[in-house]
Amino acid sequence: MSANKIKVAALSLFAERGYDGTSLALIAEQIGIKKQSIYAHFKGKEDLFLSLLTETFTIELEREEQFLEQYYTSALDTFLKASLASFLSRYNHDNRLKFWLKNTFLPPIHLYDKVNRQLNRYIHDVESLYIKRFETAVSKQEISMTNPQQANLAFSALIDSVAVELIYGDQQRATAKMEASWEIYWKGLTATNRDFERGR
Amino acid sequence: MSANKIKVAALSLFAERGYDGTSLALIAEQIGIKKQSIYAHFKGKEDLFLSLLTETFTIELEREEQFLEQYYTSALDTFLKASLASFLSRYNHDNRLKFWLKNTFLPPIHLYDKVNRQLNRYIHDVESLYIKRFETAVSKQEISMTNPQQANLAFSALIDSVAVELIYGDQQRATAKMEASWEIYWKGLTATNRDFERGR
DNA sequence: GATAGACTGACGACTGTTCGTCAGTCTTTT
DNA sequence: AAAAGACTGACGAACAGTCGTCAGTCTATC
Repeated sequence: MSANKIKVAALSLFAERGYDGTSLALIAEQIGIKKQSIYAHFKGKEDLFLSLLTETFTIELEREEQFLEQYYTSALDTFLKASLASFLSRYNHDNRLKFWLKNTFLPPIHLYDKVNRQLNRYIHDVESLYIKRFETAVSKQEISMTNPQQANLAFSALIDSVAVELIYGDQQRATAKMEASWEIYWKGLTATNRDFERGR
Repeated sequence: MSANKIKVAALSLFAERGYDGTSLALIAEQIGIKKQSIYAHFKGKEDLFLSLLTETFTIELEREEQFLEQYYTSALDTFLKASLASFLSRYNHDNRLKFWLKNTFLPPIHLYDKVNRQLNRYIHDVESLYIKRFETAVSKQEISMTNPQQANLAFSALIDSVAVELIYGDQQRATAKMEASWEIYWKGLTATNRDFERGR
């Protein structure tokens, strides 16, 4: 199926160069067809881009759900650290993450609303997933912090900063920043009963 | 001076639409001239963009230096909170911040190296400034954390996440995230001698 | 104080290129 | 024979950039 080959090439190019920086000719060239042939599979550039975006958010959300299920019985810190590590490793082995990060940051103006609406829905959905885990953490007193919303927001801030650093291209710095932030974050979450948590 | 009017218009358009999404004709239209006239002031699109970028980093670095000087005698938490607040408020009143955030995230491919080199120099310079403040904080025992590098990295992660949220367009969420992260961050920095710090 | 010459910023008209898009045709597979 | 997929050729629109020109303005000379 060459519709798939088009998607793969487009995903990688959009991820690297953004929407405006990627021409259909370049996508076609990448897989050895003519740009006009793309129209046999997609209505146009916009259609190709948006279908990739929708597909990406669907896949990413499913992955998050699966991830949460897999780690649901684990300790909170184990789970969160795994989430961060997964984020970091995915960035290098999967263009999907890079694709949506870059293109939600600077989407083509005429698609701004559509992109933003999909992004916000995704963020909202993922947040609901994580919030649940933080709620059980609060009720089971895994952390001293009593506000699950706050713990979740601050954790998503960790993810954000790793994303920024990854896109800026310094893998080492991304890792260092993640570890530095994580330690302080976790200390902050468990501060009052630190003596119990420290030994984990 | 109309070179300046061009710069102002270009800064705002590049900030909103990125390099590839902004045409010289659009910039010219914005200030009521024809695109050819831009060439009387700049060698071309690339020259205009890069001069804006260089100027922006210079200005931003000077601002950081001035900011640090202004707050050098303040308590660490006062200073850091002011830094975060300044970042948040600048985003809405100054296109410079939006301009460099968006265009370092997804720069035009053919300028990737030049953009990245300038960005990394800026990050490095700002970091050296902040590190100094964290070092005195450690030596004066303002915080319990003994690694100034780590405290600084984690703080810059806070800045990153605010940046992400601002660009995603939700001012309220940016503020909420900042406050949530800040509280946990500060608690993490001061954890062991928390009883002394808490009352501040 | 009038005038000549250099400088400035903006212009219309134009180049070459690339963009997304479409209609029609050939080729391969079933 | 039908259908799908890739092809060729061509399209208007928009792109960055270049040319020669011209109306002002500033400056220096007489």
